[in-house]
Amino acid sequence: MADNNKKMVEAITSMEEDFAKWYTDVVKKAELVDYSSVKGCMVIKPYGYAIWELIQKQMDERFKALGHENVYMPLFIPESLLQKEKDHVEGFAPEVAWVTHGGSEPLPERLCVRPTSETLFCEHYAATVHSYRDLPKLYNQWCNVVRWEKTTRPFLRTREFLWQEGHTVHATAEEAVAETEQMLNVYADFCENVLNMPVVKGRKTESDKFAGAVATYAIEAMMHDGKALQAGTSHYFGDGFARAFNMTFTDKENKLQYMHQTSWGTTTRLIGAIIMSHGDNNGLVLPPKVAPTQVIVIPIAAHKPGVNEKAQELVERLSKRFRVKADFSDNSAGWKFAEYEMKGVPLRLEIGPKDIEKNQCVLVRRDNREKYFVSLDNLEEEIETLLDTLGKALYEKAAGNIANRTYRCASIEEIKQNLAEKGDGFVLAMWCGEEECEDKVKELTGVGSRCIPFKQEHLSDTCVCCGKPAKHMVVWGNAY
RNA sequence: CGGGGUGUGGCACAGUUUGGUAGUGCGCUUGGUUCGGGACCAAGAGGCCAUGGGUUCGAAUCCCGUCACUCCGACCA
Repeated sequence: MADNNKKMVEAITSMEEDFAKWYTDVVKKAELVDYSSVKGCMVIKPYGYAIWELIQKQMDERFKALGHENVYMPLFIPESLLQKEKDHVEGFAPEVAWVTHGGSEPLPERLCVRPTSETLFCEHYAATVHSYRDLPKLYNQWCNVVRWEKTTRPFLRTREFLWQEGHTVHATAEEAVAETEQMLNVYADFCENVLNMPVVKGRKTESDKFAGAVATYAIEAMMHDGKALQAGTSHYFGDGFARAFNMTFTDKENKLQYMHQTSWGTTTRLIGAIIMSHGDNNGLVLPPKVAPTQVIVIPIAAHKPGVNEKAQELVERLSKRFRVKADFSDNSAGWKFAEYEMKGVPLRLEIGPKDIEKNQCVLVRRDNREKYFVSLDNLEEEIETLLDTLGKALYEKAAGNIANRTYRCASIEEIKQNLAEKGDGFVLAMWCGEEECEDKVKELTGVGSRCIPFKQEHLSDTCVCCGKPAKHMVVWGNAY
């Protein structure tokens, strides 16, 4: 037993020892990605991609239920098109990748690989929307984008990443604002109910908003180490892009109007968020709704007659309701236990000769390793309940982490003290609204503003930095 | 982009200081015994030592460049 424990501990670096190394160990050991020969471009392996497909499917259903349609825009953006909106091009310029040649021919105009597709959607909407009858347009696309980042980490920051970007245009500002808020809520609901990950909804400060936006909203999740991770954003553009791209339509009174616009996105970073929210020292822990395998069936003493047959029978039966696999390899049972824990499979089903005799099996939860001896007669109901319970437990655990690591602070000193004593977390403190104070807090304490949460608390009357009257409570923190 | 570390069979590493023609463990293949928490025995297969150049009779080892990974900062989904 001591030996076994030793081997398991050595399998990956423990979180407490080195959280960053733990993360990359899990990513590799759970077979989510592999590195490629281009820095920051990762091979997403079948198991990792299967998680992404489950995220896509369930998110896409929610988009479509709200009337959105999927489209596909080109990979390339001509330089002149990218430059039409000034703030936008300035914001993205440092990380844009350029194509200058087609084969050996120099291109008449440089093309960039899309870092985001606002400009393409703008061009398209300008060309195709003419009347108020054409509005709203609620488009979304699932694609890859490229941002030439300096430092990269699998899922959290890669040069090429997969995402969805919704781009909508509306006849009125009110409609566009409502869309922005609605989609932020969709993201928050998705994170909480599908990924079992609590998030803070809020607005980004002026300095932190999307290049070209009037307002940027975001959901912030907290990772196990207390650092924040932006899990989704939703932007309200007003008519800024519309004016730059001449996106007009004729309203009911036959007047020419500019369109009102939004965009919103989530990325493969969500997979990184899952890993760092729920994972433990035995590896990945997957939320049941995005687990490619929800139940792994492990035959015990498989050489004994009838065991493999029974296991196969269970797989066929349970596959009607769950994502189920069995491991019939001749690895030892212990090896399989460790393997599927590493991969974060929510439930393990053990079936051996003793179980068959008693018409039962053993179910083991990934999150806490609790064992349940369950009759084969009502197995489906038990699994359903356990998956549900496990999902809720993941949420509660993550919420507990946030509660433990939320520091309400009334002074710079208090912020420093909390961070020093308890580590990274969400610092709640009042702010006057001046960028100068935002920068100063960052400089003095190391934590930047994450967002101005919708759920405001009145901690004090004055800004934590300058002492002038406070306008908002801000969540401050270190971020990925 | 600044600072540190690393690159040697699929994986984790030793060998580099002091140049002499590559080794260990795990994994893999085959056969057998095992099987309720990472089993064991036996026999095998697998490496122009990241890459380009240089020094040398001779380079994994010394020198110069490049690339990638990784950690810590600054920037970002």
